[in-house]
Amino acid sequence: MSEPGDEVVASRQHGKRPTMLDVAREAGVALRTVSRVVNSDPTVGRDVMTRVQAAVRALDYQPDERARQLRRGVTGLIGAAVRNLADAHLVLGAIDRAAREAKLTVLAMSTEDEEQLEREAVMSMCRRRVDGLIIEPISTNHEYLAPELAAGLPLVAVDRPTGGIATDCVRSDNAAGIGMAFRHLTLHGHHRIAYVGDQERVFTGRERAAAFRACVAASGGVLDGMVHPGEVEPARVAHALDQILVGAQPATAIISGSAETTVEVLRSLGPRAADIAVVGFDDFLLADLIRPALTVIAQDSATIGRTAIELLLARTKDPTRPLETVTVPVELIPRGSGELPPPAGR
Amino acid sequence: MSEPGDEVVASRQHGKRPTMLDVAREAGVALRTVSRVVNSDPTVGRDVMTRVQAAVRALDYQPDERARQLRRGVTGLIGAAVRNLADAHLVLGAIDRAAREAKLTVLAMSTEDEEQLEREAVMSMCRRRVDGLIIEPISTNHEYLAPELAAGLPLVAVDRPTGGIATDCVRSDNAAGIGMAFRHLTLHGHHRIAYVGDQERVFTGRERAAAFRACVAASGGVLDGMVHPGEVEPARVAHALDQILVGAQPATAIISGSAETTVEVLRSLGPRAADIAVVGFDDFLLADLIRPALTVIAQDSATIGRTAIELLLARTKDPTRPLETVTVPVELIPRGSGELPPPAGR
DNA sequence: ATGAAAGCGCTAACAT
DNA sequence: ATGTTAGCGCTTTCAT
Repeated sequence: MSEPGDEVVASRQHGKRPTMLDVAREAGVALRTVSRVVNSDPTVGRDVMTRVQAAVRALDYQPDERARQLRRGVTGLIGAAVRNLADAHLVLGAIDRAAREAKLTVLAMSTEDEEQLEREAVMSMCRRRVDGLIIEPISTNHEYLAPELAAGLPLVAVDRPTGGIATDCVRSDNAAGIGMAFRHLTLHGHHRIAYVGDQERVFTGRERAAAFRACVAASGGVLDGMVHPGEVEPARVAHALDQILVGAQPATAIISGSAETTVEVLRSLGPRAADIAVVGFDDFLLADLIRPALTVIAQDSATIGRTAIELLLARTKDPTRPLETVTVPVELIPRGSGELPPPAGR
Repeated sequence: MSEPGDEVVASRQHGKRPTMLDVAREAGVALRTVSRVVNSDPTVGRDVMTRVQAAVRALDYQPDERARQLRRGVTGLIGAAVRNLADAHLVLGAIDRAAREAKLTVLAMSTEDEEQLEREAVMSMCRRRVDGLIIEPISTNHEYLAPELAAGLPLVAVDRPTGGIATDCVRSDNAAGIGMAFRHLTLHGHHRIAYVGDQERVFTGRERAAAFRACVAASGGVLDGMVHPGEVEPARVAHALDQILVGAQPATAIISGSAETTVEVLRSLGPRAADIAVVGFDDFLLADLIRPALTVIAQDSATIGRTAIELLLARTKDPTRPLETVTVPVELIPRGSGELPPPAGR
């Protein structure tokens, strides 16, 4: 009536997954022993171990991570609240790779650039008790995270700083990047350089516009009508270009403040792109296929992602260590568009 | 010595998070009552509810999802094993959006096109007891998932079918897409059309190459030296283009079998891209900025992602429903490169 | 309308 | 080297 194989079959049916207790019964040992085998505890006898492993395979047993985590207190999950999952999000890729090396899984949630969604995503991750949180801040006020911080949650801001709370942070050297672009264009003979970028409401937009203004001021150039932060909207960008290119003293070069802006600028310029120098902040896929190929200030996404994980691990190991902001260098990649000379006579 | 506020402070320190029991004590009610309030049970008295909510806020209590999930049996997590997190992964974005609408969180893990990583990612998600799994198959054999399937795991394959197990599936109409590209080029006067694509080891590569051969055969055209599946390597693609474009009867048009291939083809063609018609399978960002702008067969990523979630939810609701494979239509977007005529005299 | 007790599946002390 | 007993923090019967 009750042959050895019966239980196996029974456990396989019903959509019921076997528990450690099922395995213990199957192998004729105590539950604790199964736990030992599953966790590779060396103090298990060879034959018992073999029996347990056989039972594990016979039942297709897979330990329930939820229970382990509840008991152990850690989840092995790193939360990542990023602007977008669909875009080419190189930083996320780097975070994922670095996390995998540290035996951690990344739970990435999209904030879609909405403060409300950021908050929901972040709190939902906290309720899942992620071991750490990487956040590409959208909100300007992150005081809602203060209790989590106090409870010991390691938190790293990426690309922008958080507001209202002090955290570790990794970001690109925006000012240096704008400076490199400006000098590059200057060296190629440009004296009237314009800036089109993101809205200054966003931290990076603010910082890059400020850096641009500083460059112009330092070089004794003209600012008037040359700085155009704002929404990344075709109409707004087209209008900005009008202002820049029309008139007695049109700009001969453009620095664009973000990848999204660059794309709009290029679309809006159309054929005129052949006659005006452009340097874009942020590299993107296929920037080399455009004609002229696009000169960019490239952010080091791989380093940013890896550093984010490193900061997270460092804080996990030592919660009392001083806060750190890592500024990652950027690189100018000349491809053609930034080396166009100004039209003769300017 | 022991004033009302003391406990609050005590709970806030130490990096210890308050539990439901702490809240219960703070509010002077039973743990069960806190649970009711947290879960919006309507049978709670108004004043008790207020007291509990006050305690929740005072302690910054956040329920531990791990414990809830362990008890309730569901995680609210959908696993997604996709090729890459960093690339522009529009399907993942669509999955994320559809999941959010269904109050589900997506746990995305990258397979990096490696069978081993796919398996590890998938099994790790199963151990986390995801409520369902979406998989962009890399492996050709997914029998390792049979026990999970038997245990009732809803599983949907995206872009490609699984091997060795029967699952629901969403994929693009590859054959129709290749057909559209072929007819489009034919209508624009091309008689010698070549195909460069992914290796046939990959399902989509196989299917698209096969569809291309069928098109040529049906049109009575020449196959010889015209079909070039293989690695997406600069050298391999360049070699394929040599074969296609050199000789007495060079091709006048190219269909490329994937976005990655298209990029390599365009890079390799360089200026020659102005003189040869190209239709690429799969759209990509900025395909409109290239000159000539790229004509593509665009996959409907939004529909694919949404359908994946729909199939998952349908199977969750009714585990016995018949398996379904949804084939999503593709669309030809003419932008210029696919409308180039053959050189005069061919 | 509220509470006491059991238990989800596991690991961690503590035996033996 | 193996087993027994407590919980982890919550939801769920089942009282009251």
